[in-house]
Amino acid sequence: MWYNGEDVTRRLAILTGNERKIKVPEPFRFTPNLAYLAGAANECLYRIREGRLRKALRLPDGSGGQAAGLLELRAEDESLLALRLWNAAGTEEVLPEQMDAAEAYVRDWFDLSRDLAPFYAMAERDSLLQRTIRPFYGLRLVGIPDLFEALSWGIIGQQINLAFAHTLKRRLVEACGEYLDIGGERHWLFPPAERVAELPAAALQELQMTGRKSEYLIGTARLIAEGRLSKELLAQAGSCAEAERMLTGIRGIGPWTANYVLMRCLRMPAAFPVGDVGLQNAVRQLAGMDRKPTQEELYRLAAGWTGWESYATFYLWRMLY
DNA sequence: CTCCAGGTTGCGT
DNA sequence: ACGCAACATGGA
Repeated sequence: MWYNGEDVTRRLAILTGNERKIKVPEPFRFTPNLAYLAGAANECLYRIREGRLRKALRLPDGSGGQAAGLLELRAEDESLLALRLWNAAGTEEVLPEQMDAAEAYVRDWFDLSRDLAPFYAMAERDSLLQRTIRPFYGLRLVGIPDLFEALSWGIIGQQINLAFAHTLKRRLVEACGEYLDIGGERHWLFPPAERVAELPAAALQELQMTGRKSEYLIGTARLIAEGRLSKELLAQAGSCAEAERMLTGIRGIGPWTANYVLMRCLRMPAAFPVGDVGLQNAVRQLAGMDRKPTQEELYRLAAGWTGWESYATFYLWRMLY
């Protein structure tokens, strides 16, 4: 019987230097996770081809600094992930600690250390959720491990449709200009907060963001660059509600964005973006309503989701997108 | 043309 | 406390 953990990884490690395998315990399937990522047309931060997922990452350089690398993830079978890494020059010389960092990123990205069995047990008995878990069996809450990226994506996505949000993100990423050219393809990195912190609001407005949104992004970038906001700081919060208060105290971050980030970056299982239009539409559809549910109705339907609100939301979203 | 998009702020009752 | 316009753009 396999379980996640260091010993399993070590036992299965292939000693070719830049390759490693990760056995993921049930319930997990690579396919629905890849399908989720593939569903985002116009996504600029990863590339999927022939079942292979590639993404540029920032990694430790072995002497306290950072170096970019290219990660490739594919499934040997549905629950055995094969991870490969290339350095910025596109060759296979990578440090063991870079392999460790890449593996940690993958474990975080796909929430691999979560035991999903209790969620499925709960969902089986829930009139709405029971119809979401079979079509997406093995889907994890795909995360956004970098806090600044998660906050930016939340802020960018406020109020606009997802297609346009992707366009704006791409413009921001390309305007900041950090990428890896490997194998004839360009792999973009999300800009660090320090880079966005020094931009004038006008630079973001040129990308067709609202003036407000530009200020929100830059203000948030500054907080992170100054070390006044971090993943560690949010993780230290005593509860999801307290972390939410820390975030909503920031201009431009309301309850939706706060919960979205706590869900996709901090991985707080009880994070719940109730105000989300997509969630409301999914519930409307599944419950056969002729209008979107009110917040009160949503809370009532979600009464049994306690501790799994984030997963419930993610699975409900999948019914729409 | 109108309405709605993975909302939030700031001002007016 | 609560309602509501403004915000930039694109797709239905």
